[in-house]
Amino acid sequence: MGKTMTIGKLANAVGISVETIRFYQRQGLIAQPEKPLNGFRQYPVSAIARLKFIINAKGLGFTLNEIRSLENLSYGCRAFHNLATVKLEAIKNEKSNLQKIEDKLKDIIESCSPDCEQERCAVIEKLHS
Amino acid sequence: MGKTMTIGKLANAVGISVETIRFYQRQGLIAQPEKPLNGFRQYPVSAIARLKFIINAKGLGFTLNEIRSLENLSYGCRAFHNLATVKLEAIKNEKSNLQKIEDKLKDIIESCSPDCEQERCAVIEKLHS
DNA sequence: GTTGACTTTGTACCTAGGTACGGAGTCTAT
DNA sequence: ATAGACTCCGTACCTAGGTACAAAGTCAAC
Repeated sequence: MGKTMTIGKLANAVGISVETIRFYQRQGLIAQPEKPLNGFRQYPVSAIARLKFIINAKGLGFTLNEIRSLENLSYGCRAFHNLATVKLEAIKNEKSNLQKIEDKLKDIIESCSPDCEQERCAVIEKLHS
Repeated sequence: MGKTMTIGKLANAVGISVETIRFYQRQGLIAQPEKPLNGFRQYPVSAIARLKFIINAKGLGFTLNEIRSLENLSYGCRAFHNLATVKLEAIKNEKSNLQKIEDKLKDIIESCSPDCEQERCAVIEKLHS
């Protein structure tokens, strides 16, 4: 067998906390190695790649649930391609929602001039209707 | 005194649930009217405007905490203007984060051709590093 | 004078993604 | 052989914004 490491070294190697690794284990995202009777669990080097996959997929906007199903799909390229396409649409959608909010905010900021000194600003009134 | 209504009518009038109104009360976003001994609480018509303000502010991306501080600022126009400007920046920032994710996703989707039939797709390999 | 709709109140639960902690065990260096 | 660092395990807690529910009270209509 190859090199192994304790959970602390693994956490260090990928830049996340021990607690987070344990959390991912509870979520079924990575396997927990067998515990040698009276000893510390030893993680294979491959656990680094697995965690990096999770971290990278998170960076692409995938939720932990989605990542779990990616793993279950045994890394099939086509399946991943499909999920990425769906995710891309979702991201575009979120962006468009933010854009709408941005437009509304800009509109409000512009329509309320800084020298508006009335007790009841028209913009704020508008928000009450 | 003007017209009043029970919580159910109020909820109907603004299109949110009774439970949500009660939740907003617990959060200090709206006042809870006094309870007449042995009776139902009566909400003033002005509660409609107050709830609409909350709903509209939520639509502008403000969190409930921010909305509470808006109310505490006694609806000052300038204060609102400032908060809206800060919020606009935050929204732009979120949008830019989404844009980065979108770019990464597009890159990945393009670089993994649909006829990629190897056991180990290069794109997926990349996600492990 | 009772049925059905509504209200009150408190409390628990939910998602998503972790973080924090305490007590016990274990490993390593000196 | 003992101190300090690390691990194990379970469980509780956190944010944000609600949702769900049960038991008891009240109100309006028939």
